[in-house]
Amino acid sequence: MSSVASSDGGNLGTKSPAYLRIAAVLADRVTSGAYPAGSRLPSGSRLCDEFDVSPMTLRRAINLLESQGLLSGVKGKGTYARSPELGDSRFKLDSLAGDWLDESAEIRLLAASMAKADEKVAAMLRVGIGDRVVYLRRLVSYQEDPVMYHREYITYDPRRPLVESQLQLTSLHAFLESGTARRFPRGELTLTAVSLDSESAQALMQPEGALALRLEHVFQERDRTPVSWGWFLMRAELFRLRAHLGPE
Amino acid sequence: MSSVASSDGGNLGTKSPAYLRIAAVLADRVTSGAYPAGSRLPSGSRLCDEFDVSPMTLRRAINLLESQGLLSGVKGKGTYARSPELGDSRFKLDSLAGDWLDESAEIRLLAASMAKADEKVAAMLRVGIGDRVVYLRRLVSYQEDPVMYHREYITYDPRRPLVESQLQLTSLHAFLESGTARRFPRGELTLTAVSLDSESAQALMQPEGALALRLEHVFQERDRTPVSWGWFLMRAELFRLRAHLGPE
DNA sequence: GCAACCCACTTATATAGACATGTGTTATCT
DNA sequence: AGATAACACATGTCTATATAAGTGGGTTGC
Repeated sequence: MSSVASSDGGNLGTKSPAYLRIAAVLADRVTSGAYPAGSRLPSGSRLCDEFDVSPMTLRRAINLLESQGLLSGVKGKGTYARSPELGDSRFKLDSLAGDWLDESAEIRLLAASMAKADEKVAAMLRVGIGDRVVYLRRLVSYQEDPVMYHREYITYDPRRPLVESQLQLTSLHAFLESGTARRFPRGELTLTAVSLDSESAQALMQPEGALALRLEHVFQERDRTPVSWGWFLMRAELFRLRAHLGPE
Repeated sequence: MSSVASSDGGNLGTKSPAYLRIAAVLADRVTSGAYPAGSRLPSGSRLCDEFDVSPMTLRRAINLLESQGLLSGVKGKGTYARSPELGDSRFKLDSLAGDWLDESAEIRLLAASMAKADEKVAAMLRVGIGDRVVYLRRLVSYQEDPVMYHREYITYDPRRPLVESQLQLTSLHAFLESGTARRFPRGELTLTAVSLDSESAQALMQPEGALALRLEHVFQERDRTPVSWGWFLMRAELFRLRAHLGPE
């Protein structure tokens, strides 16, 4: 009763498409408790009547809210309200130096060599132990200031001389945009908190044991065979992750 | 030319809806370079002809890929292929102890008191400096094992005795599902790497200075006025974040 | 009692067209 | 030449209807 007052935090009032308007209204009903979490919403046809739109338009609104985790439909039964959990949050990596890292960041190649895959490398790249792999170490600097230290193992394929093209990458943008090779990026990322070993600490000009974020990556071919395994050690105070909970 | 071979990593071959089939084909063309990043796709009507579907079905496929960052449409001009960047990745918080934290996690209230807002608290909760706020400290244990230490400041509103209901929360599930109050969760999350101060270290039974992830949260009312500010200190070795790059 | 069947209602997918709106080119008028 | 109008074509929204497919209740027939 009483103070519902439409709210309308963003200005979806007048000129936005119907499916967004409806999605906003439904989201509001879920978050306000008008449709309590776990309860069944009115059926599609009833909502069509209420909002005076065609089924497809309502469907679009519902699909949108389903993708946001606010609703969940069960065919033949109904559409149910859901309360998103903390674990649903998706974090976005955020550089304190502006919009992730822009073009002014520079990559310097510290070392490039051939190495024999040890047990760990062999497992990650799915090659045999002792097989030859390329081992790279890079330093990413932001404004003359080292911010990330990068180690990477790449499968060695004499037919595809990917090393040369990669060694010349000095723009971070080009590097990040293209994954590790010139191909389309596909891979898995894992992020943890670590403290710097002496080698990385020295490269980053930090005291040994300093805090860092470790962004481990496995880049893959289109058929998902791994091509590259490595990790960035990022000075912890320069990076954070952000997410928000709830609608918009 | 030659070895395109359809691939079809997931089995979208036979029985999946048309819009998914088409989305998969288009995603494949973008990632394989058949539609190079930045280039314009054939127009909607042409693609409708090719796939022999109606405009709405094609639209659904395109909307899906737009939401995945693989395409981007410009009204009146065309639809363009995009190469997702590393910065686009969305990380999901991942507990090493299974599926985020399940019901067996327990919350123990260590301390609850009234406090006067200092400068920082006042700014985060948008109250005046010196205003009364509730100060809570909690310990989350997983299997008799302390894993997260939680500090939280809550705006004090005598009309709404939210404290009592919160103090009784012992199931982590109930806690995380409901944000901090009984209401629908809305808020902002920030995650950084820190090292434990002596108080938190003692609570977590870790050495002082041990690695931790700091999950800071601001929970808000539906009108976005802040209700609660606080942070979890999570033992670093027990949590990580994961993301993947590229389609599915 | 119980299985089989039917029917009403649900979500979900797809269609074929209409319309709105933005962009860029081409032709026309001054 | 330069502004303007007309046009073709693009994306994007919406409708009204059709159909598929899953759920659950009720009836019928044995």
